[in-house]
Amino acid sequence: MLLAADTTRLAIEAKLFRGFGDPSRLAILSALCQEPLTVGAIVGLTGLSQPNVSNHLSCLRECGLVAAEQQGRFVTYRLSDDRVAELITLAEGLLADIALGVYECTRYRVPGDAQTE
Amino acid sequence: MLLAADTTRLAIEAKLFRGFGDPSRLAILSALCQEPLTVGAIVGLTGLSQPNVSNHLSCLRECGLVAAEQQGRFVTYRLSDDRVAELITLAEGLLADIALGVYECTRYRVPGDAQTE
DNA sequence: TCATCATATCAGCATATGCTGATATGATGA
DNA sequence: TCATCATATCAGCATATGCTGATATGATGA
Repeated sequence: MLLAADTTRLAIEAKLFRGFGDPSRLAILSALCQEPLTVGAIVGLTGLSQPNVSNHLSCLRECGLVAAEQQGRFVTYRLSDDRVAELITLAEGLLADIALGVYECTRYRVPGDAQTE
Repeated sequence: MLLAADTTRLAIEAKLFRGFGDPSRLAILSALCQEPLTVGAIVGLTGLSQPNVSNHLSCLRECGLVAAEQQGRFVTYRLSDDRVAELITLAEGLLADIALGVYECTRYRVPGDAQTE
């Protein structure tokens, strides 16, 4: 059995991964891999609504994945650590090799359809 | 704006991250970082219910994060790629430095409580 | 052949999550 | 001081997700 301490650690680490585990948030993080950006710039790049972007940014900032800096009326966000970009790069490499499997996950699964494998 | 191809790629990659983004699944993956395990062994190690473990394993297998091998009545699961373990290790390192932030995320947020920061 | 065992699957549920439209906040320049 | 602009926050909703208890599946040894 796992110790309680491990359970807590795993819960926190899962939360960290979940920061990356949404298409909108991952789009934001990917954009920030290039350069720091204002909220407006992220809205423009991703095509997400402004409240949606702000919500995700709050979430990402609380989890420590991004950092914010206010500059006048603008707020510029950047990745808080190089390892955030590294995680994305590593996942992309992994994905390249197992892409077929994940792609299958994205298909609609008709119940009774033996399309698996 | 993001191209449609990027949107698809991000959606698939987010799905990959989501495989890690649940405490139960991460506990399973962490256990498999040590050695391949049968479903029963995973149930014993994690304390999760057997149906729950089987469900998560199906999910992880579909996404290509783990591979299964039937041996008699037993099914042994293992990580499908070394990078799965690498991602977990990298995230743990990152977590060590931003732990405070993520920890804050785990607290109950009383509405109106200005506990942030 | 049949009881047993390991695993997979299922329906149903409670809860978490992501989004939208509306609005609040707070900084700026006139 | 006030209109404007960038961003944050909010309520409400539709949907996704994770779990449980029950049951199905399929392999094994007697």
